[in-house]
Amino acid sequence: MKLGEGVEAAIHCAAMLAGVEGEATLSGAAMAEAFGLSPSYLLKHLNMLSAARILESVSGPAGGYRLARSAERITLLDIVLAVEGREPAFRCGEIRQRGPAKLDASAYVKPCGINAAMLKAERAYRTALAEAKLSDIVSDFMSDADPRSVAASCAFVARHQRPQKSSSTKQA
Amino acid sequence: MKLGEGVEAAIHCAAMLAGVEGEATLSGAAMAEAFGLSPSYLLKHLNMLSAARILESVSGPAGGYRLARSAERITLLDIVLAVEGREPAFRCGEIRQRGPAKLDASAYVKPCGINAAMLKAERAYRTALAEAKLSDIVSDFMSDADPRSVAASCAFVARHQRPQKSSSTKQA
DNA sequence: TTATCGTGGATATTTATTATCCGCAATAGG
DNA sequence: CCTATTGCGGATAATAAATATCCACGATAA
Repeated sequence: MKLGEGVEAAIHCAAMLAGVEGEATLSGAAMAEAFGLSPSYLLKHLNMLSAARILESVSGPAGGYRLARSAERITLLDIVLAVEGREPAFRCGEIRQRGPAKLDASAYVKPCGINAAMLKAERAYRTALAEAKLSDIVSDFMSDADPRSVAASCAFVARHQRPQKSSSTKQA
Repeated sequence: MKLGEGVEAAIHCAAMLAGVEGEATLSGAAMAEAFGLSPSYLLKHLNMLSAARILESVSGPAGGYRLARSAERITLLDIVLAVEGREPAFRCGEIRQRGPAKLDASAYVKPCGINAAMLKAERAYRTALAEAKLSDIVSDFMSDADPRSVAASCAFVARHQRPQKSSSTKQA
């Protein structure tokens, strides 16, 4: 059982995007630079997030990404499912009916108990992820992390965020 | 996030081994046949299970595998960890400190909040798996599954199990 | 002694992940 | 209108991991 590295990147990017002001955006290249990731591959994951309506993207110069809704309404589950896909980790191959002494298909209408137990555990996992809001991640970071790290992160966002033309909110 | 197919095979084999009498064993080849799996690869997984002391193995003719302890003291978590390894699915690459504006290492002594949230969810997953005993899987199968399937499964075990020479328990 | 079985290593084969590149549409600014 | 920048999508390569097979070996029951 393994999660792709893209999940870590996606969550960090989403958390960083939670710090941009109003309708401003951050370009994918800027975020790739911030985390030392390959830009072209990070774009793939950011694209997944916008396909899942977690991020919004703006084309053209001054374009980039921003959160599609408030950080309070984005959970880690949203992000993990968007990047890793929605299929469960355990996939029942129904090997119980692959032996040589096959029974009639009607003997296997009831779902496999092993599959049920595995999926139940996965539901617990997803429930825990669904309880972790992006806003919690951000506020915990703001209050608990090293002040230098917080300051550097805020400075990076302030330096790279790009205000939109028809935006009513302005930066200092 | 994906679990290998070996997990399904391992759990089904363990459940089947819960049905053997006393110190009798089932050969890996027999179980591979029962589930339509490649024998040589299934042996790898069974080997993992015996390395983890979940199964015991007996060499020689009349050899094979049996549970190393009662099915009540074997959980799905035991099996999943034995087959998939004990490392968590989410591995924090510390990308927060890989950007161009690196701070001193002392700014990153506090653990990453994202990592903490992901690991917390994984703990929920493992807790749920730890609550699923192999004996529950077996008894649910016995009571809920199609009677033809139960009968076929018991018949298979009865036909292939091999009593050990110095065993005090005998089969009918 | 022989045939059967598990163990461990070496090694293909297949599949998934990671990463890069290029043409395209969108768009802000001149 | 023109150009430069950005995200999007597809094609493709490089890398890693899971899956599968084979063989030599030690153990052991008959």
